[in-house]
Amino acid sequence: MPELPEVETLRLGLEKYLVGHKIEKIEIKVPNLFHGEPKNVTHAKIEGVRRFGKGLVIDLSNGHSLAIHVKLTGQLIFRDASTKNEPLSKKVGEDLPGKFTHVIFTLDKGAILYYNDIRRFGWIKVVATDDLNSIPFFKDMGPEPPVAKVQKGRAVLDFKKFSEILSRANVPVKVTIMDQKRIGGIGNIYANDSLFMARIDPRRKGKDLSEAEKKRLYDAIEKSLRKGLKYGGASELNFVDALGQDGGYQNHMLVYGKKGEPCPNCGKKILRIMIGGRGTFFCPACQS
DNA sequence: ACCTAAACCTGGGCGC
DNA sequence: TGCGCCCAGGTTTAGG
Repeated sequence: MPELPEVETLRLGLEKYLVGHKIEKIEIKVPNLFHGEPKNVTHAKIEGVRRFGKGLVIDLSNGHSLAIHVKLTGQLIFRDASTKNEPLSKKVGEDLPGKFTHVIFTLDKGAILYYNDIRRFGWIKVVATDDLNSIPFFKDMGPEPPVAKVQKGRAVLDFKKFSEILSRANVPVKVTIMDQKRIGGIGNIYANDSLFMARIDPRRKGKDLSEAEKKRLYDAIEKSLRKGLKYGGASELNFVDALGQDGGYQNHMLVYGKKGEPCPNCGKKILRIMIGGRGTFFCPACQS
């Protein structure tokens, strides 16, 4: 779902369309997902959009920022004066606003930013721009793979760090690479596909991998994240970009969601097991 | 300190 | 038809 490639795709669109707009009004229909003072956001100008792992930060001219996590089903959709009558997205909220539109930002020049979220797992927090670390999610995030712009002050995951992280991990390697405190940005889709690409059994413990296997996995993670970015993210659930458009990676996934289908490499059936409480797809013949 | 599993929430798919 | 059940997964939290 929204993992690094999806959130970066969203960020690119938001940066393109939001920067320069002023926020004139906020309507909060579901208070539970909005934290902080709305008054610290209104009348401010949007200056930039940053991404940290799967987290987004919209920076404002008044020293405050909107820190946002869309979790599984959150969407941020931009409409301007000429597109404001278009449906929000094919998947959620055909109406304007839709049943799942929980926050509406009215911008200047007739533009609008909608926050939709079917499952309401996501959050929007108003925070001082220089105090992002007051949010544990940002404070505790591990280094992220260098496949898109890594923000100032954030560590980049190079191979040496990656190798050290795996060497300490006494849990299945899939759990380790998905742990945002250890590595930022990888979720279930790209974890499954990266492990398949690297031909590593997701159940193995990180500390048991050889240096050569770790290198294969490091390279595979970069490759699958870049592939996700190239296709504009995966939209098999509710992900859409800043204009409400689907990504394309769901048509290029290697093993994720393919239980019972033939392995793209050897033709044997893809298995599905649970690891760390999450569905895990792999080829029992190719991944050892 | 480290690890596991449940909780959060709701649409969609399945069996009956 | 439609009801009940289970499943999906990013993060947090509670418990071992």
